[in-house]
Amino acid sequence: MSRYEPSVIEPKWQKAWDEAQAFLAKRDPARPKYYVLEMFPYPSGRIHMGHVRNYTMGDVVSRYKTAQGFSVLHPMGWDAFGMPAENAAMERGGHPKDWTYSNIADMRGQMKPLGLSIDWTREFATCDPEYYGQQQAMFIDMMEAGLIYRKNAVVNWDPIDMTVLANEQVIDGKGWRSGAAVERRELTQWFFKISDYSEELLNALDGLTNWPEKVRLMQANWIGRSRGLQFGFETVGAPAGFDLLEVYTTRPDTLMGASFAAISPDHPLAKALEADPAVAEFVALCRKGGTSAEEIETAEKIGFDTGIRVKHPLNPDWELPVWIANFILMDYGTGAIFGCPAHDQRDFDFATKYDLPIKAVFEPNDEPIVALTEAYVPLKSERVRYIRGFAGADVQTGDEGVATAIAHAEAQGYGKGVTKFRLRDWGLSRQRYWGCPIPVVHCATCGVVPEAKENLPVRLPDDVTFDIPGNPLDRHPTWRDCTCPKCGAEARRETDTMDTFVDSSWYYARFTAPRAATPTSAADADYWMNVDQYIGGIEHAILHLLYSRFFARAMNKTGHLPAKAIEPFDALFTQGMVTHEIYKTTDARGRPVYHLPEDIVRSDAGATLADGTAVEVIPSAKMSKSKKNVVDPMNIIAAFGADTARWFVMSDSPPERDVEWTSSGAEAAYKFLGRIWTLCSRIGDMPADHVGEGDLDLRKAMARAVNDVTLGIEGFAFNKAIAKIYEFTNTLSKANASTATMKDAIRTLAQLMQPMVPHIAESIWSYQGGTGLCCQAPWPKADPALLVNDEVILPIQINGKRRAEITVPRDMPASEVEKIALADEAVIKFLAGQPVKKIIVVPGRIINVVV
RNA sequence: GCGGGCGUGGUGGAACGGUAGACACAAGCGACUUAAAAUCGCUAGAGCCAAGCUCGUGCGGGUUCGAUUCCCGCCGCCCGCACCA
Repeated sequence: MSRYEPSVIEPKWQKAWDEAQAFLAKRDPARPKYYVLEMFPYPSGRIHMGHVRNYTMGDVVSRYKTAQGFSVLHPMGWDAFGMPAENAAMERGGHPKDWTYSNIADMRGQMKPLGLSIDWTREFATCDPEYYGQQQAMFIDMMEAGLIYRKNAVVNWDPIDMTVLANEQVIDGKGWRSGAAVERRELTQWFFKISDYSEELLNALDGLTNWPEKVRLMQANWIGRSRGLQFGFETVGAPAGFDLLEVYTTRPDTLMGASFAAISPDHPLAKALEADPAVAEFVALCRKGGTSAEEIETAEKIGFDTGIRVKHPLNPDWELPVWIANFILMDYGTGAIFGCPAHDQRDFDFATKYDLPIKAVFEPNDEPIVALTEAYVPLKSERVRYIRGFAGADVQTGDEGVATAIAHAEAQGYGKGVTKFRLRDWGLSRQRYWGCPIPVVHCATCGVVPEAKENLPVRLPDDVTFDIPGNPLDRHPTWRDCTCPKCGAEARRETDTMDTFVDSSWYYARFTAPRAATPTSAADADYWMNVDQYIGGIEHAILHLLYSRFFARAMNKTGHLPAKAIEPFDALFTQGMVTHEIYKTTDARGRPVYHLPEDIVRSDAGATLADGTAVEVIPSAKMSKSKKNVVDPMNIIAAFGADTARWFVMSDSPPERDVEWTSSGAEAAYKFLGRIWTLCSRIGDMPADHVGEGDLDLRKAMARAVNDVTLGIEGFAFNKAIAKIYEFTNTLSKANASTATMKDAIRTLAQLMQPMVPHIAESIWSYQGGTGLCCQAPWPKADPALLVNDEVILPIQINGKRRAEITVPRDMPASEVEKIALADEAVIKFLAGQPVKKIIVVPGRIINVVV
């Protein structure tokens, strides 16, 4: 066997897999299917280590399941619409389409050398008209099914560029290019009625038992079901039509602590008051800055007293002032609240600032409050003493207080208990070119009309320029002007395109029949759905995954997915990031300067540049170009091969946690593969008739390795599976067993490694006489008889501290074990005659003697 | 600001509530070599000279015979916050 040369063996085996069509997914009713999917990449043009890690994980699962006899679907595609393509067109000319497809070609070229077991015949990009045309067809079906509607919503408006900005393009309240102060402006927008499914999307989380608990919790909190009281405040001095101010509260038990009412600057009442220049000025002030909740909630709380008063529902003589406040969101509840400063920190801050009364409604059950320096907000499950209660017992929990307050309001008729959700409808309109056109036309007589299905896809026009900010579709007369599909009159096309979350909300379904003339094909969807294992970043825990869950339901309602697929992802795994140290120095003006890893010299004294300048090392940061801590997988593959890159990203950290890329770790991975290669060569050179006495021990170690690696892969503990492979390799290299057993052992080792390092595994497999391709060989099974040990070592604790250990037969009864333990010399010494109070024997585990 | 998560040797990490530190990196020592690299072998949480003992899983409490693991409070870092993908 020659030297280990990844650059020779890797292309060779990739070609062999291609020729064998090893990864072509086929509907095979005779076999159980397995659908493994990684979140598809945005085609930035370069793959990074995060991709390598993500796709290697999926590949391990895919190859393992293939070896287990499943008919596996493991596809790949491109989330290809979105802003970066337009930004590139603006910055360096060219067309988003050319930029995107050329990036896709580049990235595909970088991914193929990784040796992933992907069925590339199913590849597509969301910007292919064949894909987005099907999306338009579903949009029309969903429109007709009542799942889509239009309403006004606020956007970030850049008054200089005259364009809508994404939240990430608003920096410190200013447009990223123009630097203009961003304003909130209302536009008519398209929405999916995801709120129709709030309850169901929440309840169905309980069934997603193979999802991480944290993701289910995050989604549940995002959907945010709350039970509260809605009631109308009778107003005094309000404009006509505003006799009642509807408010919603989840803490009606604090009604007697109310000191003001507050409305959102976007509330209809605020709008009605804008005739007053002072109100208009204040509302304009509130509208400054971006639309993101983060920005709104971290902004300084400001308010404006409208002069309007409302009557307290429990005492009409008690009047509260109505304020407009910037932290009240129009999207949640009714856009109006009553403030109870004593038991809500935001209200407390507001009341302190504007000198409004702060009256406690309840106090801790055991100690009265002397003075409130901050809001007192106990858990609702905690029992408190009501000093300004009006319903229920004096001492009750917050939950009970809320329930009795609602009952009181309903009995007296001033309000009713309602359930509300935090989840808002999904706004899908984007005022941008590079997205899926919304397939409707606006007709003067017929109104908003869906495009006829035979006219789909509504293609994006190619002749557009990006020299002026704004949406080129808006200023493209020959595209924009069209005829009404209903009456034939002149009409205008909708120029908004769809949010890219729409594209990624159904690609998993399209992969089951990527060339079908309809969005999905029933037979394929029925065979392949659901995704058995979905893998992606935790950053998608809420939006992408929630939208996909909704979209699957909407597709089911419109006949595009079977009912069994309304929860499209049976199991979810969220992997961590790949990080790297950052190397930083400071220039003469005190600004940070970052350095590439290859420019750093490490020594005992620390890190320096080549000229000896000391470098600050910032550990474990997300790889980013601006910090220059990016490791290009292509360089690693060129230097060490794909197997080394794959092995390293799988070996060093548990997959759900971040992994820090280190060059020493990568070198170590390469050395290990070289060691395996040498070992294989040595075993290959053994005389066929060599007999060793270590056969049984080696077979036991082999069974243990098969068992542990299998459990590791099954449990997504790839780092542990790899540790077991190291252990078994160490055992094998030291073993003195017969040639046949040694060969058997290294073939098994190759199989166990195959999901992670498939190329070297194939070389070992074929060199040692394995049949066919290693990636198509059935997964090894551990002989259960070889897994059990006749004796176990039991540590003995005295008062919880380990003091001795004994070796006993595996099946020895606890009473016998006790006797042996108490007779142990070290135990006797430690007990020193003290009486034994209790002795705990955990069979096969531990003995604890309590004195 | 709100929601979620994470925190273990010099480093990455392992440990059904049951021997803390498997496996690996870096380090040190040794073998081979004229020498270096590569390779192979050994050592290694900290402290006390040591057999051994004490301390030790971000910090402070609690539950338990026993806590890295469960509960409460803090600190630090990371992710998300609806137009980034």
